Amino acid sequence: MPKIKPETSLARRDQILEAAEICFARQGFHQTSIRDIIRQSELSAGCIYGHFATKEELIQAIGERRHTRDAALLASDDNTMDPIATLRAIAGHFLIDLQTNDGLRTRRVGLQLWAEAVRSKEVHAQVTVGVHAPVSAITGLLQRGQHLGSISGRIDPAIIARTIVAMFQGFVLQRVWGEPFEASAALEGFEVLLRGLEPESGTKTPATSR
Amino acid sequence: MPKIKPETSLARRDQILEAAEICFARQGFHQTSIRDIIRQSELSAGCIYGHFATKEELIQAIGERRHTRDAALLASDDNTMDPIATLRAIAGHFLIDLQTNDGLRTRRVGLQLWAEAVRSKEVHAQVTVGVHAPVSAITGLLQRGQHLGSISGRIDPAIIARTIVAMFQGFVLQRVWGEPFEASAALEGFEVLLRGLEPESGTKTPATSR
Amino acid sequence: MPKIKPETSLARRDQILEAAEICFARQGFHQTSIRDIIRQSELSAGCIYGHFATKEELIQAIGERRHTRDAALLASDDNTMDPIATLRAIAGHFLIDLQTNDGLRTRRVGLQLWAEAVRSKEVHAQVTVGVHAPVSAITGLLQRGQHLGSISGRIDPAIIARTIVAMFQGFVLQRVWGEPFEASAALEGFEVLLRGLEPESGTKTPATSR
Amino acid sequence: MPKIKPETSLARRDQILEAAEICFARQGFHQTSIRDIIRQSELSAGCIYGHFATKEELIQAIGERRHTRDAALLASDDNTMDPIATLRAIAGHFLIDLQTNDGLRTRRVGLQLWAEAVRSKEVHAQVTVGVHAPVSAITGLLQRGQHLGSISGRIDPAIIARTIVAMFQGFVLQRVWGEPFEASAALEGFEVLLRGLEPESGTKTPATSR
DNA sequence: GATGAATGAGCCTTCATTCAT
DNA sequence: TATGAATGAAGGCTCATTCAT
Repeated sequence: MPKIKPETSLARRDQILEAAEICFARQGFHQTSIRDIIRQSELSAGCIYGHFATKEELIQAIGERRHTRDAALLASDDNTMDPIATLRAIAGHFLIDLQTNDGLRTRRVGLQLWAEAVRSKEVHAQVTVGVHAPVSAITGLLQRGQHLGSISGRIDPAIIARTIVAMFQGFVLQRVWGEPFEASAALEGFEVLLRGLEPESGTKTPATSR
Repeated sequence: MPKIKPETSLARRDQILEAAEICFARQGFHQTSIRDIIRQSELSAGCIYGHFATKEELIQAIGERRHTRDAALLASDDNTMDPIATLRAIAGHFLIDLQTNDGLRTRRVGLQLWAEAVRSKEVHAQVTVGVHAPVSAITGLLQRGQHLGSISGRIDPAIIARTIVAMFQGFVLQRVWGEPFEASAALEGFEVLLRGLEPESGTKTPATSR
Repeated sequence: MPKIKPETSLARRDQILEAAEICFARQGFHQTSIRDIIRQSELSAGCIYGHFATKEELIQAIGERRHTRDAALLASDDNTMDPIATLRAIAGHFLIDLQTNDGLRTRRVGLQLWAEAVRSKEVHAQVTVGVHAPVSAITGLLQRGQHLGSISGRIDPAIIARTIVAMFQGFVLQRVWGEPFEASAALEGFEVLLRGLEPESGTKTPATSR
Repeated sequence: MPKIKPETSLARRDQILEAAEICFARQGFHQTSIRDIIRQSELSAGCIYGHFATKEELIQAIGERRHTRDAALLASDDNTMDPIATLRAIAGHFLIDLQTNDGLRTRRVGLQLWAEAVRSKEVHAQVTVGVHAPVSAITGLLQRGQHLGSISGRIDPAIIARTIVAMFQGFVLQRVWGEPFEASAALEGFEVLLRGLEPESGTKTPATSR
């Protein structure tokens, strides 16, 4: 509950969140003190507490910021393209974003949120949404692929969607740790999974059989 | 420099680590106070600090504990089995372990370590080892599979190994968050990836081509 | 790096130092806890640590305070007076100050600093300055006395200056312990030493100006 | 109250005190932990506490040790020598002792006791005795000197005795701090004071006047 | 007697948060 | 609204002391 009217100064809020994100990415939530954020934002304690009631609220606001970014990445699906191609496109955008400084920083904070989800109900809810959104988007794509016959009818779309999300979560982890795992390599790995989704060789028209 | 001779009472060290792990799994490292661990272990501050110089050292000891567990899981490979079967076996053991309370607790702490790796050089080193060990084990299996002709010669074993590890890291995350993602479902996802590794249909004897 | 701008509220700094000095005089540095100082100053821990980074720094600040007092005492020398008279004046001021509650308290803390000098390089440096300042001031007076012929040319001014300082350090000790050694008695003792400085009886020449 | 019969093992007590003195000389009482003494003595906590009930008691035992040393130094007076010569002898012994490592160490601890006297009634009593003993010894010598006519009858022996003690206390301080103040210089300073004690030139038989 | 692991009160210090200006 | 000095609960850690072996 900010003590200040929200519309008054979204810019100020953003300035604070930007500073907070930088600090959180560097040191994690609990090793970042409000003073660190004060220093980074070049604002005062009172000012920050005018916009965010507690540190916890600041963490949650950071979590919400992430949704925006992720939603944008998923928006590549225009429902007219080939589902597999769409998957490839989403994966590509995601991995390219992960190469940028900004994207990496966001994921770094994301990892902190992942860990925090164990403790905080609110953050847990955010993380849950952060998983469900891509899972259902991908589930939809896979189902469409099955209908079109470009994806094997044998697989369970929901399960594979979760599997794909899991895979990319792992990519994020390794990237955040600075492991030598480039976007191209990750895509190569993803391709293998896609290959596993292909319809059975003998059945040329799988969609019809269903 | 422990105040207490290192050989004395490994049992006490374990008692402390056990208590610490319970607390860390529940609240994360930085939200767990030494007093929490004191309460959980039913020991005193002085006793704990006789065995571990700092809280940081306690965190690192927890990290090393994990290695033992993980090493045991990877030990399923006896070099005589079919590589694919071995991969399935390892995956199975891993996912079964993840169903147990103990295994889940360990992974919960593992997630804290993953987040901590961003901040602490020592923890980062541990996490790195924790990734490299399975990656190289799996890389070896895949290479053997390629030689035997049961795995496509086209894939890069190192990359696929990383991809597999990434996938299971994601499984861990979702499981730790309490997502409805059962072992059987995860295995199903893994099978799809395995299918993607199969040799090309036309080429019946891929190993010869190498 | 004070958390609080250095120029802000020197009064607050003084309030803290005043409280600290009272506590230190009563119990010594290491038997005085920060809580004691908090109670005495009627401030909070955070406030104190906003002005002094550590307890050690507080001790050093107390040490510097002493210099001011001592420098004022030495300032009695206006270079025109008879050196011996000046010495008497300085001694008198010093001993009178030692009779006041304030002066006694300062010397009590001074004794703590003397003991601390063995351990702390910084305090040692302060104490060293605290000795050298009066030693060189007195050395100068003695040299002037020798030039004027009121002091024997046989004595080594530097050595006698140190001896005089030693004597007054001893006076401080005894006074601080509550020994029955009044200012007048101390002055009497000092007079004996001064008498020992007189030029040799036979040599009337240098003293003729007197 | 040692839990162990005192006669059983004075050697053990001494071993502990020796270690304690080394530590105290180095770091002062309150910066020396029992663990430091344990390490230095190569004994165990239980053993030390078998011989000394508290750390405080250890400090007091150290204080008593000093008396022995000081008493030995004062014992130079055999009542037959010339008082002035005796004073010179005592001063000489004292200053020579202060040049030895052992003597310096003892004085270093002595300084800690001087500071401690402000806080502890028991230590204060010890220090008081430590002042009174030489003061009365010297007072006696001075009186004898006055009787013999080698010392001015005008001076108050008690006051001068205190003054002499003060002077040497100051010498100790400067020596303990590592000031460049050699024994010979200190003796030179002392000689000036002695000169101040000489009977008035005109009055050849001052003792009779009293 | 000696050992040394265990105890727990207490220490110094930090930091989220408040509030007068 | 913004500032930043002040608050005080809580945190990590130490250390004098005890006691079962």
